[in-house]
This record gives sequence, C-alpha cells and structure tokens, in this order.
Amino acid sequence: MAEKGESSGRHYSYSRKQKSLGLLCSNFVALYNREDVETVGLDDAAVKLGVERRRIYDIVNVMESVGVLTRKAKNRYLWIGFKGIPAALEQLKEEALKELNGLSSEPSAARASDDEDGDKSLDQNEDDGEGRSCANDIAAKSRTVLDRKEKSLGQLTQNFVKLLLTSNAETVSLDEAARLLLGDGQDPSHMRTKVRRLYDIANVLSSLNLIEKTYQCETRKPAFRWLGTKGKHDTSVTVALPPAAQQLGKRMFGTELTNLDIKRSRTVPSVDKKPFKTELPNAVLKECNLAAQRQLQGSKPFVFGPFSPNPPNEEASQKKIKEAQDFESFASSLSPTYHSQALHDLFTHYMDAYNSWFAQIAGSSNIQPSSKKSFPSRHS
DNA sequence: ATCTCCCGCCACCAG
DNA sequence: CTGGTGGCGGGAGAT
Repeated sequence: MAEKGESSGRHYSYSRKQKSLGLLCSNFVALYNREDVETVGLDDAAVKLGVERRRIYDIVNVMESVGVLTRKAKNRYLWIGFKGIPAALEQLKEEALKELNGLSSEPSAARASDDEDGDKSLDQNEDDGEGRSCANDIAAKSRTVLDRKEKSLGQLTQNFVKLLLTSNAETVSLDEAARLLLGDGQDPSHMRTKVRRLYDIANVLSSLNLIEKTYQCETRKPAFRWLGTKGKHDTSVTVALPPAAQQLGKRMFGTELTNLDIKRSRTVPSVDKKPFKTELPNAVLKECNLAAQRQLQGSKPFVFGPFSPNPPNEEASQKKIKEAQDFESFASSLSPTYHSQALHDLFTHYMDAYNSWFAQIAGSSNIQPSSKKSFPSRHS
C-alpha cells in the first residue's frame, strides 16, 4: 500500500508543476508572511504544506540566503519577511564588489570567506598537555565543514545572486551561471548537478520575485533576469535600496531600475528588448482572475497530489479566502502592457499559488475536489 | 531529443 | 544510536 508508487493508475495525471519548489515557496510565504508570525517550525511547515521536510530545507536555505529567514535553532527559523531582503542584497553586493577587485586568482568557485555574524572562530586552540592533534583534528573538521558549506545550496544561491548583481548583461542563462560559478572546463557531470541546483534556486528566487524567467535575445535560450527589490511586498519598512517603483502598474522591463551595474569583463551588449512569442493582453489576465474568482465562489477547485492531507484548520479558512481575494486584486494590478510572455509565467505562477491556497482551504473543509487542470494555457 | 528539476537515498553531524 | 540536515544525481515529466 504504497502511497506514491502509482504505476498503473493514470486517472488523474500528476503534474510536477504542482509540486515545484517555486510553488512551495509561494505557499510558504503565504503561510508565514504575516505580522503575527515571528518564528517558523520546519515540521510545522512541512505538515501544513503537505510536503516532506527535505523540500522545506531546500526553499528555506535559499530564502535564508536572501534574508527572508534566519536559522534560530534546530528546526526553528526566525521569520523576517521581505523586509530583510534589501539589507541582505546590499551585503551581497558589497561582498561581490570586494571579491571582484580583491583577488583575481579564482578560476573556480568563489572563496568561502563567507563569515557571517557570530561564527565561532575555532583557531585559538591551546591546551596544556595535548593540543597538537586536537588542533589538527579541529582544523580538519573545520575544513570539511567549510567544504560542505561551500557546496551548499545557500552558498550557491548567494553566488548566483552576486553574479546577477554584478553582471551588466541583464540576462543570464543557467549554464552560463554554472560556468561562471565553477570553472570553465569542468567535469560535465559536476556541471549538470550544478545546473540542477541552479534550477532549484531560480525557481524559488522567481517565486520571491527577485528574478524572472525570460529568453535571451538572440538565442531563444531560457535565461533569468534580475528584478531586484521592487515595491511589491508590502512591509512599510523600507531599508535602503533606491527609489524602487512602488507602482506596479508601471513598466519595468527594458531599463533597469533597481539594479546596479558594475564594470566587469562581461560584455554582452546584446540587449534583448524584443517582443517575443505571444502577447498577453490583460484580457487574458482578466479572464484568469475571473476564472479564479469563479472557483473561489463555490464550485470545486482542483487539488494536487499529496497536498493538504493536513489536519483541520477551518478557523483560518475564512481568513484565507480573504487573503486570496486580496491577492487577486494584487494580481490584477499587474502591468497591463507587458510584452514578453514572461508575464505569462509570472501570472501562471501566481495563479498556482492562488489555487494552492484554495486547495488548502478546501482540504480543511469538506469540499471534494475533482477537476485538476491548471489554469488557462492559452498559447498562440 | 533536450530541458527541467522532483524525489529520496544516504552521508554527515550534533546531541 | 537517533534524529535533523542537506549533497547529489537518477530518471521521469515538460517542451
């Protein structure tokens, strides 16, 4: 009676999209980005979101890298929220700059000279009687620890972000990133693994709205563009970082607005700014919203796989619905004149999150979902 | 076929 | 040993 090994029942096709890290991240944020939340328990998150803990580690690690969370203790994180992003980004930028003109002999990865606040410095080790082997031991351990840390998702995330902040090519493909973050001629296998990780990272960063998937101008290669800190995420507490367009109804493609461009030997004057694929008129947006609205109204929403088999939480249902509607209004406030189909992705993404909440609500009630198709896929 | 990237085995490590 | 963490890469959806 396996619960997942289904190899013959094809009734309701399972969709990976419903289980993506990006969606999970959105749900995570939706669940904890609240005033009254200051700490997050991983177990709690895993149960509430209906995923295995391993996945929570994934998103939490990248979120921590951009300042949304901080590990407070085992199994417990301190929720900071979007307000923590600016500062984290600022610091990353600084580090990136330092690394750029600091040294130059870095053919491979970036030095793991990352020493965050309050890190036990374990060098000053001197014991009467026997301290040599001990020191050696500690040194060795510290080495392996650093080694592990160096390969961590969190570190990769920071390096990736640094790369985006530093590159003046405003679009970076994942293998470019992997190539730059690692050596050029790396073991293909190692490379593949790295790219896998980058996909993971990119998904959650997209979910956080820090980057966006696009396509490189010339080659239709998928790539990511830095969005930086923009006024979306409420949180009146604005730290640093410039003007930022608080206006979501504004265009923000083409020219950068919250980005910085440092000089670096990355000269790719190729500017995209070329409308691609299908257009996404706001009529579609409207349609999506209406569809969502309709579902919210009362019919049956779709649900996905193992999601929300969680305990009753009816008390929050009402509240959630309220949030959903709130969210919808946000969604409909998106720019009406976007040109790339990137918006489509973004919107789809939000719709997924939206539906996810709904699914949760339904889960805690008695509504029995049946349809499970995703939203409008209106293509060409 | 290529691109994405989820899943979960299992190495590590603190307790 | 137990339990929390989280590399890592196989291999199966998506395109």
